[in-house]
Amino acid sequence: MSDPKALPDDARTAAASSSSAGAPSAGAPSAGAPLAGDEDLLAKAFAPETIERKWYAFWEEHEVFAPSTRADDDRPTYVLPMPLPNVTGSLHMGHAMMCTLEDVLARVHRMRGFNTLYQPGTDHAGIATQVVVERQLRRDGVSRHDLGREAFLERVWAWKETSGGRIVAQQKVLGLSADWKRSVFTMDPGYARAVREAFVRLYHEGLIYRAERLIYWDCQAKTVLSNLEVESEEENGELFEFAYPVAEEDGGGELVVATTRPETMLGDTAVAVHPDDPRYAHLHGKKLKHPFVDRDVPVITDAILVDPEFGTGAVKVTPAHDFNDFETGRRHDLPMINIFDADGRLNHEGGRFAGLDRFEARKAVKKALAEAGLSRGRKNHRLMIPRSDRTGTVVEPMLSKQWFVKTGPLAEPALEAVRSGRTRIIPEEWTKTYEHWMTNILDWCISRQLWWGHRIPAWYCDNCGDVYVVNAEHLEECENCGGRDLKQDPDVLDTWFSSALWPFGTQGWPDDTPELRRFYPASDLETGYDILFFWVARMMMMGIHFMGQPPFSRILLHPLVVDETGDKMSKVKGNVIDPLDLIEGADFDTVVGKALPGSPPAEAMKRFKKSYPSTAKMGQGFDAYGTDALRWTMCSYSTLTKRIPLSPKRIESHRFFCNKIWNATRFALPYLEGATVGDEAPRPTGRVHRWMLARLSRAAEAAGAGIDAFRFDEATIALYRFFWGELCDWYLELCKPIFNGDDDDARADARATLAYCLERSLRLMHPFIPFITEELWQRLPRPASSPVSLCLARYPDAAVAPRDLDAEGAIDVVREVIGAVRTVRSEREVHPGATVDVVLRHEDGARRALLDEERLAIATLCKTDGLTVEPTGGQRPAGAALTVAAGVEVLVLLRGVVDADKEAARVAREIAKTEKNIAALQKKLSAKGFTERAPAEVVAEAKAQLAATEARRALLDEAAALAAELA
RNA sequence: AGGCGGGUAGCUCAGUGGUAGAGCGUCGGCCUUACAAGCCGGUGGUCGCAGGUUCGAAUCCCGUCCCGCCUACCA
Repeated sequence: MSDPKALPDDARTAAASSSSAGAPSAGAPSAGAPLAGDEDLLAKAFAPETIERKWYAFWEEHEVFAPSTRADDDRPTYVLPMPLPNVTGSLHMGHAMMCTLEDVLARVHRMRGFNTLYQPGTDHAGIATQVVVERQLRRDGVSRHDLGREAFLERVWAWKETSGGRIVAQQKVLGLSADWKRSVFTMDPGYARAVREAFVRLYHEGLIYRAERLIYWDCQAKTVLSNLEVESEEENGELFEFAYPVAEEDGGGELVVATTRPETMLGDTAVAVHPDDPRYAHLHGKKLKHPFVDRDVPVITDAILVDPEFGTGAVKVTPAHDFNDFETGRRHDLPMINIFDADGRLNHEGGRFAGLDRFEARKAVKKALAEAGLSRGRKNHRLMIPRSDRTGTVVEPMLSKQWFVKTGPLAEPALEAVRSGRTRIIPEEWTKTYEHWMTNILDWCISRQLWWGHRIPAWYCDNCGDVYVVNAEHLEECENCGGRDLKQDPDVLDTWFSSALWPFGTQGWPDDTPELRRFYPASDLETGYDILFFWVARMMMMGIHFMGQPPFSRILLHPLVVDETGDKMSKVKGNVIDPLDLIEGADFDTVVGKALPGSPPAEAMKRFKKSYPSTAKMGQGFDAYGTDALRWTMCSYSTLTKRIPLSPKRIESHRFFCNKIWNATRFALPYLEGATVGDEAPRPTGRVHRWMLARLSRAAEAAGAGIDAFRFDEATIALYRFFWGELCDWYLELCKPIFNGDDDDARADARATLAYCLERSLRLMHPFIPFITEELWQRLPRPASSPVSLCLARYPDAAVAPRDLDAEGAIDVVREVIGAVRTVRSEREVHPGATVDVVLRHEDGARRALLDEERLAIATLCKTDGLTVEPTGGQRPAGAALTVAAGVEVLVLLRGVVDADKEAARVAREIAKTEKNIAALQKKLSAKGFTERAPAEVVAEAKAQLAATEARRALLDEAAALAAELA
């Protein structure tokens, strides 16, 4: 292994050599020669000393340990890996998930020697912050506009300073340094320049235009929303019917229409019927009298809009306030009358209703219709109500002049990049969704009537009416008329427009900077699937458009974190959990207070416990699980699913795992005095050590493969089983008698191997649980060439240690034998402290030699008094329990009481199990065509299994006979 | 209405053709010099239902029933 301090100069080389199965691997594979300034870039992007080191100081200062429960033992036990300053934040599990997976990838890439750029801290919290501040202002009776833009932004900043939302979440989950303000890209002047540049270029290319269109309007935030920011939910409503009188000159009578929004009738400019509907054939082209405003409403025919089966078969058409009606209006060249003003009140078009709020207007219109004798009844109706996902208010489709991006030409290459495989979306199912969205994409409304965000770089000349779109912060003079009354467009850009430029906007674009050349395109993007359209698809479009190639080779979409019952977390349901409460611990009153603020505590608690059944047994609150445990848990879920039902119990089990790591290392440390760990694996002669190294190699391989395939669940389970199930449960136990023995060679083997395996295990686990591994690594023997921080050490791959099939096979036999003795002991209720005699018999001399050589291990782990290894066939000792493991006859001599019935029952159970296996194997082997058609190795394996199982069966007969003798 | 997932042990989930796995839970035994937040052992599943392909199906195909999510919506 090379010097971990040294990074390869060319990331591409490293990427190619370590990638498996040709998958575009980790790192930032970028074109061009290595750059002299790389180390500086790295220091800026990923400085370890500002990340972890400060936590060590905290640990040492505060001794965050809990005592053992043993009365005579006051040694410390690791409990809390991540002490943190107390900052309030508004954040949710999705943030923690994203931070964790991003950081795992970044650390792995870094440890594999790639020059990883990792920039957390995009600012999508900006809009939400603004809404909060607006709410505060409204409470104080001040409007945003009274305050002015500058003062308003000051307040937004002040609020973010104290409750940084997502930024704080990242700091806390990752342990980032506190300079988060700089990471809010909205405020970075370089980024702002990039945003303006993109806008200007798109405008001059004809891909941005300004037009009057029907858009979704948020009457509370007083801004336009893109259709992605609108969420529809089914709610109860009514279908209200009323009659339009037919004009006298057209024969009189009436035409009944149905509507869920009666107030919009003030904007009606037609009533449509189906051309083939005989009921209304006589009314085609006739005029209706509008009851409240001075306007005739024509009857038109339209086969697209009208479903004759629904309602009355006649549809009122309000082109300015309904998307279908808008299209109908364009088809029939109808006038479009906007009846609302910006806060949802009726404007002058509302006639006598002008000034009324839209919901009051609904009542008033209904009442007025009833008074006019035009009301024709109502019925209950389920309908989808579109609400703003920012403010929750019902959004109003409105006619408005806005800026749009023409998406068709941008979407095509973005689609092609995924189709051709240049960019892979993982899990692959999302590719279809991406395709579907990209092929049906609508033009994107990018202007917002907010103040937080990048302002639109467009200026209007009041004098001559010219429009200037240029990349400038200010524009004073009109080039056309020399007028000095230029006014900048008051709107800002959709946050997602700014965000779409992130892969290159953060790297100094449009300048040709070293960073840009180095880090565009990036290798991986990690994010939740819920922003595939918001952000990912748009980064793809903009990246390809401006940089000529897609911004990422892999797009990894992680699942949504939901509650224990599988429901989406939402404030309405009261099942939101703040990840900090899991990290630092919190009583349920606090947790519930955040989940459902402002509702009765008892009610909120009831709902919370329903969403998290496992908390019923948890006492007063969540323990402090620590960041490491939370991170490991996040990674332990499969990335192939769509939902992660968050289970606090599972986090708890991983806290125990962290504790195990701590204790195992604590146990080992005294034995490792004077041990050296090199860049190469040690070469012990002892079998158990060779076995351990081989298992380490397998764990490293599984971890690497899991990470490469974005299967962190497979990586973590492999490491969990290796460390706990093999290293702790077997290897440490096997080392104990060696350390306490007097064989110096064996001791040296054990010391070198244990030191090496621990050091490499910490490296393997570090990306997932950086804090505890770093802490312990600093105390363990490690290579002289080690960097200052574990996150700079080289990530082990399968070559970390030699494979040794002989040792693995042999230790498997030993483990099986030990297991068999333990089972007998346990079932015969032999006290764990008591010793027993054990006789192991096998016909094969080599097998006997193995058992003999490992007698120390067997004797220690089985608590034997005397261990005899002998050939089969001789007289068996009386009063022994016979069992079989790995073909070895295992005789456990039980002095004293022997319960014949229990022994007979145990043997009978074994026999039943074995016979079931034999039957299954025989059935398989005798099945028609199996031996002819199945692959030879499958057949051979089945035959071997059958032979082994039948041998076992024969021995169990003898065991039954022995048991019978006892009676 | 369309699209996409999911239904495997009491619970939460792995497992894409070769005798069903993990964690938690549960039961029994243990404070054995790192760890009782631990150790040792046991228990537990006709893989939603019904067909088909195959020597062989949790796994592939067809149908069907539930449960989620997304998209579009009837004025």
